[in-house]
Amino acid sequence: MPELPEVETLARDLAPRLVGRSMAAVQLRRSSVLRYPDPEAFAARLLGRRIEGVGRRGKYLLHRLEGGELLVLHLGMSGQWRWGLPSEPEPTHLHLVLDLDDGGQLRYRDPRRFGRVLLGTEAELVAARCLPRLGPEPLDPTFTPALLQRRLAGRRAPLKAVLLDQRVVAGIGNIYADEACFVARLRPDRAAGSLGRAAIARLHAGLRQVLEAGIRSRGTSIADYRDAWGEIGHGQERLLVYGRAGEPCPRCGRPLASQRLAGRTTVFCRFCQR
DNA sequence: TTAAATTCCTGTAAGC
DNA sequence: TGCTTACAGGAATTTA
Repeated sequence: MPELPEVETLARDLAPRLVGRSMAAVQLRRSSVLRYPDPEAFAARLLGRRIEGVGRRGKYLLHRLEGGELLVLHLGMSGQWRWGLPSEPEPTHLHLVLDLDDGGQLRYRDPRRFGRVLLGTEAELVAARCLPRLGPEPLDPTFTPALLQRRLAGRRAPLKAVLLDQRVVAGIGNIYADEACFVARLRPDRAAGSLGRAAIARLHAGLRQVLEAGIRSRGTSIADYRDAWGEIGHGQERLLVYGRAGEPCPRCGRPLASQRLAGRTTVFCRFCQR
């Protein structure tokens, strides 16, 4: 499940390989992964265009192109964006292939097809309702405990549900939400707006801690996530609660509980998280 | 405005 | 062994 650390790893790995390269050929195998614009305009606008930068916003991977347009990928649950050579065997569920001017190739593979591809200026994509108004970046220096407090103020939905809302904070998914709540010793089912100053400070620190650890681990590979070279990340070796329902709590040793919140499986400790 | 439910997809694993 | 069923989940969309 590509969340902020997984997409950040992709962006950092791909930037030195892609910056300065241009698009030599475009093969859209399954047009439904392209959400904007239509396939003809997509190929016409992409062909020959040079990549000036690779970055990330929330869970979106951004390729900045000459002329100010962005090639945007959201990997959904099972999307993979891999660099390789055209001679390598093709995987199943291959939806988009981009040949580069140095002989390299970018391949978008996505078995479950929850991912999406976009091309356009940021303003154009927002106007077309293809890019939502994302909340602040949790690793940005401007993301302070005071800002987090403002984002959660007045919210009566469960903390977990609000953390997953990309308009509140960008980039957090099910794995890192559970991990952050555990590190911050906060029950994921308490009302998001009920957190006091100390709890906010713990949540702010917890979010940063688990996201930075995720990046250092080169992402978390539960099922489908792979980096740009096809390698797995190692964050799953360090998970404290995600996927560990029934196992002993790493802090108090009592069994971890599982509950469905905001439509997602949520694992936490009933005793250490308040 | 907010919150909850529904929908899209397919690989995997559990159950019979 | 082979079939059916439940489950995994990000976010757009719909409903309340």
